[in-house]
Amino acid sequence: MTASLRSVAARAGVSVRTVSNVVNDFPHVAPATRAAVQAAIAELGYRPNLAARQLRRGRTGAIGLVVPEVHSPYFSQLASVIVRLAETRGLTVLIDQTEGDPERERRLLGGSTFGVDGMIVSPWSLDVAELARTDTVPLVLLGERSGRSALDHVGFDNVAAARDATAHLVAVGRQRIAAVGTQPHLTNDTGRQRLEGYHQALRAAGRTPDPRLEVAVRALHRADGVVAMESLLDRPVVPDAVFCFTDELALGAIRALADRGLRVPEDVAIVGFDDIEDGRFSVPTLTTIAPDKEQIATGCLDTLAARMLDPDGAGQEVVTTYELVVRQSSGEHRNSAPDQGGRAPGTTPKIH
Amino acid sequence: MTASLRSVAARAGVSVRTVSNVVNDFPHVAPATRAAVQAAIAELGYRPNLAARQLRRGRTGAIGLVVPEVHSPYFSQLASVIVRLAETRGLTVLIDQTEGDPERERRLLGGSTFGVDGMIVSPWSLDVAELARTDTVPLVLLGERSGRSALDHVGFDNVAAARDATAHLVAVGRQRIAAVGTQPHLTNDTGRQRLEGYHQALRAAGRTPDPRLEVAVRALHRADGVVAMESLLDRPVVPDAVFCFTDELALGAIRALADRGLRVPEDVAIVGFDDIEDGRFSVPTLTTIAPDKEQIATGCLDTLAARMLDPDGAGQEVVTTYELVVRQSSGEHRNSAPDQGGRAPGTTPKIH
DNA sequence: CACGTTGCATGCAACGTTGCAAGAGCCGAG
DNA sequence: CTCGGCTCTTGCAACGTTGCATGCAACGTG
Repeated sequence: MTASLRSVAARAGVSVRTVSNVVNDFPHVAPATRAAVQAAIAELGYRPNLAARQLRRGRTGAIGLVVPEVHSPYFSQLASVIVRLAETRGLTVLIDQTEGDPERERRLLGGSTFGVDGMIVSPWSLDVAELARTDTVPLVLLGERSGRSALDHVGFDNVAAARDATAHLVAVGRQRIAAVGTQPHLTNDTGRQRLEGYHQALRAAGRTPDPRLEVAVRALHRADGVVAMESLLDRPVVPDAVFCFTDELALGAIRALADRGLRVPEDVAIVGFDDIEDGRFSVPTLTTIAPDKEQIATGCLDTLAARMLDPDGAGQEVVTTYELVVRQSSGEHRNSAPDQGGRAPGTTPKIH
Repeated sequence: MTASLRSVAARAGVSVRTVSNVVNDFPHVAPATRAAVQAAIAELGYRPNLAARQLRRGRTGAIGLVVPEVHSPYFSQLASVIVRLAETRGLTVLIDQTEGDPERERRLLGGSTFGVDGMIVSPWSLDVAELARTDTVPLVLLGERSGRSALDHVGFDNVAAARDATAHLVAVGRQRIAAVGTQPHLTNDTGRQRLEGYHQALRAAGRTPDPRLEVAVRALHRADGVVAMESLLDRPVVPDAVFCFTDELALGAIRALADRGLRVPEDVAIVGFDDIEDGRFSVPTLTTIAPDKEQIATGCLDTLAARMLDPDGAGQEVVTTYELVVRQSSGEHRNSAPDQGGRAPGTTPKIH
């Protein structure tokens, strides 16, 4: 049987209420009483029952983080930051994954989720309209901003970021720049926005987007990048650069190029998106768009905190920054030594 | 104000208890009553209050998964499997990370964790003795098995796996096989066990372990692998193979070798440990020890379920299997074409 | 000395739910 | 017609905690 306030109170010879005061650091407790209660707590191994506390207080002290997949590097790295920052605010983060299953996504949100005071949600297959309808705990949306909605949202400008990535490939002299990562089968808008940025950059360079250089994928993993790259290499027009909508796709593309004996960046330059840890150490290291994960995490937590205080306030829009990080996979030297752009032996890779 | 059983009952003109019966699918409810109650539930948007339910039932339906780091590929991939399998058993998984902080680890375990019925814990800085002392919810240990304890444990034979990995490098003809990944500053036994397996394999091959080929690391990430590999390359005795205690270390080592213009596997063969997704697509693809993650997840959930039914039963020991997966990084051809052991163009990498 | 103030401790009730046990109405068997 | 057993429904109490209000004593001040 686990110890309760009652048993501790009996043990210490005080009232239940006094024990509660000690546990909650209520100021007006005599030192002697406090010591006695603490002794009793230690002896009985008392732990507050969080269910009861939540029931009484109406709050949990926990927030949910709902992502499509826990094992995706981008999300797990972001989750890690959120958990760390939330802790400094006295919040516990409960992570859950939807695996892109709309039903599961719906259940996690609308249904009786585990008791949390609020949620940070990276929607996948659910559209914003449906999300807005679920009147449950305070919600902060994470990811692409598709259309106006009353919901709070934290994210960066996908179109601009994709434009910068593509413009970089133009700047280093690439002629046939492919795009990998659209997902026409999803309501999710991320792919469309990145494609739009890609188009804008091409037009800004006076070029006409070529649909034969745009490849759709089923998911955004390495395996999908391999498939997409192989499909590109089998087409009549072979690209000399590929903008991949995620780093994972990019790493898959690099793998596929290695299989064909093609060199990165000499034969094909690659740019990814997300700045996952892997890309900083891959061979070659990966040029990518690096969203500011700390900023995203902070934005989510701030916005969620504000929303919890004022549930009926207007929807807030937080735009975070990003950065183009140029590494080996898009180096400018087209005919340099096989060793990643002629870097001197012994130098460590530049890590941002 | 959120709807409660009471408000639904008032709305439907029945008792609170009857509403509860409907919500819990109690069999003896007249169809008409059930329909009326369900209508009221829908109108009011009633959702069960989980805190109250937990308080009353004494159970949560949730289990905790405590890992050192959420963003580590091995743990995030394992977590993903556990979450998926737990769901089929009607359990929610709450993931939390300790970041190797003993204090945080202690607090998550002993302290008032979020209400869970049991926990799967991958200990890092806490030794088993301390874990055994914390008398809280049912616990299943994950990872290396160090010494007997009353606690349930799921894991594989680290010594044997490390022996197999090293024996493989011997078999492909490597002479100076280094080991990267000991962590003398941790109480954690994993590093010691893998080193032991490494030693066993060397001795079985009639060789004497050379301390100059053993490198300690601070953590087990890619960056640590880079540092370790560079340190190895600066020593008088340069290895022609490296057994890294994690895939992340191995990927860091490969990166460092690329910086020096050394080829993998021609100049140095690499074997990792964990079979993370990254290693299946890296350039070159990574030979590794692949623990059966499904088996580990199932083992944890089964053992935990048993422990929750019988809190005082004897500690159980589940040993899972693993597999040596040979990929490009330890290919046998020492002088083949620069392109990963001369694989034919167009073939996809072999993915296990 | 009377009074208000402060420090400390307490009792009561309620959060929303479910276990228990029993009540109400109905049916068919004896 | 009576009675036992069935289906359906209900009231009561309790899970462990905290908000509120209040009681009690000791203190300083006028």
